[in-house]
Amino acid sequence: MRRTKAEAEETRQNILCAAERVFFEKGVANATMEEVASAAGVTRGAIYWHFANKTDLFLELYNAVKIPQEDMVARDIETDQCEDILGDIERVASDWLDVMSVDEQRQRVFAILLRCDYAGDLSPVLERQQEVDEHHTKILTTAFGRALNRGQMDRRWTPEAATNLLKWTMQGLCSEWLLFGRRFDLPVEGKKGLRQLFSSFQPAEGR
Amino acid sequence: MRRTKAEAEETRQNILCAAERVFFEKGVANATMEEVASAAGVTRGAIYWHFANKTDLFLELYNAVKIPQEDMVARDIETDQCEDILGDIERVASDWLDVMSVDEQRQRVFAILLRCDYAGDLSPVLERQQEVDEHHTKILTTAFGRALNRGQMDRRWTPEAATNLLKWTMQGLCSEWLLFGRRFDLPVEGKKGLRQLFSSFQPAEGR
DNA sequence: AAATTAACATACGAGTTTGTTTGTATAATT
DNA sequence: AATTATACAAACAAACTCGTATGTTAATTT
Repeated sequence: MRRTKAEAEETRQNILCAAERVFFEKGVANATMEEVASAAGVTRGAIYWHFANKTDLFLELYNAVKIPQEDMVARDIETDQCEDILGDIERVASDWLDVMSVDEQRQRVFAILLRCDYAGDLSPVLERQQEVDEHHTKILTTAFGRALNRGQMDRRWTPEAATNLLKWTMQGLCSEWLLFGRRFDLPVEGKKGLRQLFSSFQPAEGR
Repeated sequence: MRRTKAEAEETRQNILCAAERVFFEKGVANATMEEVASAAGVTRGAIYWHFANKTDLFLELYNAVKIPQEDMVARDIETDQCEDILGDIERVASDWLDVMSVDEQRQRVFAILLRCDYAGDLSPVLERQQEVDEHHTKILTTAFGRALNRGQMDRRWTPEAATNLLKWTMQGLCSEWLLFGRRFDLPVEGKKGLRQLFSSFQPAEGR
């Protein structure tokens, strides 16, 4: 049985991949280790060799995708020397929708995170989510603030209000799409909404 | 033991109330019937007398609050003879935030619905949610359409886009508030966002 | 007053799921 | 080449949970 280290890492990845699918289909709480094991083509013994328990498996799954999710959003906006700040923010949001619509792994993990129950063992995951959320909020708020200072934004908006509306829109958009079974075209409908929202951000003379 | 019908109905309500609290704290999947029973001050036998199983208990809990939720939103908007349609929609949304912020039962049920896992037994709940959602969408779309026809709304908006943005905003707003532990003032921050959004809906000459 | 039935409590059996332990074959080490 | 550690599979024991079955008491009916 004892395979090489590369093969062991491969089964580990298989387990993570299978856990992602099973957790997505049955929910974290309702999924059993046996189901994950058979989905990965191994026995529970293999899972317990690589992971301590179901909570640990879920946390590792979360860690595997959380990093790319974070820098994805932060990218591009933080640079200070762009001339069209609002355009950049809208573009990043639109890109996010494009990525989301094709990356099935991200869809599954996001849906799992939306539906999972953070009470008890999984509370650290929620805390981590909140940290990421606060980070994004700060970045967006300062970006909108710069847009306001440079006269690129309608003065009736505040950085906080714009940040909130954008965040809530994206959150609601993704939630409805993922929870309700992706019944509409996420990039098309989402970009329409973003376009309308950002056109209302723009200064009055430009409208 | 055999109590009167009124007392029996009281224990039934106690069970529903306890289930609401336990499901909220531990999640539907992780909650056990024993926990619900002891929280209600009865044994599991009482629960199985009033409800078939955990799924049935959850469905009854859902039915107990779904009706007020539905007519709450539909009210006021459907009447055709109002002069300020956008104002009415915004008012209904604001009222909803007010109700939501003080009604702890609604908060718990909504949070349970957000976090529960609809795969398997609970899929009828999801279907019911979708029906309600579609109904709201229709009402809002026709209302925004009327506002557009009467020149009360900026012509660059479409009824669908406005409906989507409003729905997504409300959904994202409530999700963040409920899932992240109500860390901000829902009516205050929410109404700020709504105000900005609806001010962007209004016709250009009015801005 | 006797019988019945509603509203539970208690006890029981059975099925799951979990975590651990033991076995084992193979790669790595010495 | 012998030993050891690794990467699992298989078996096992324990706990948990569910649904049901049975018991019990008080209200209701006859």
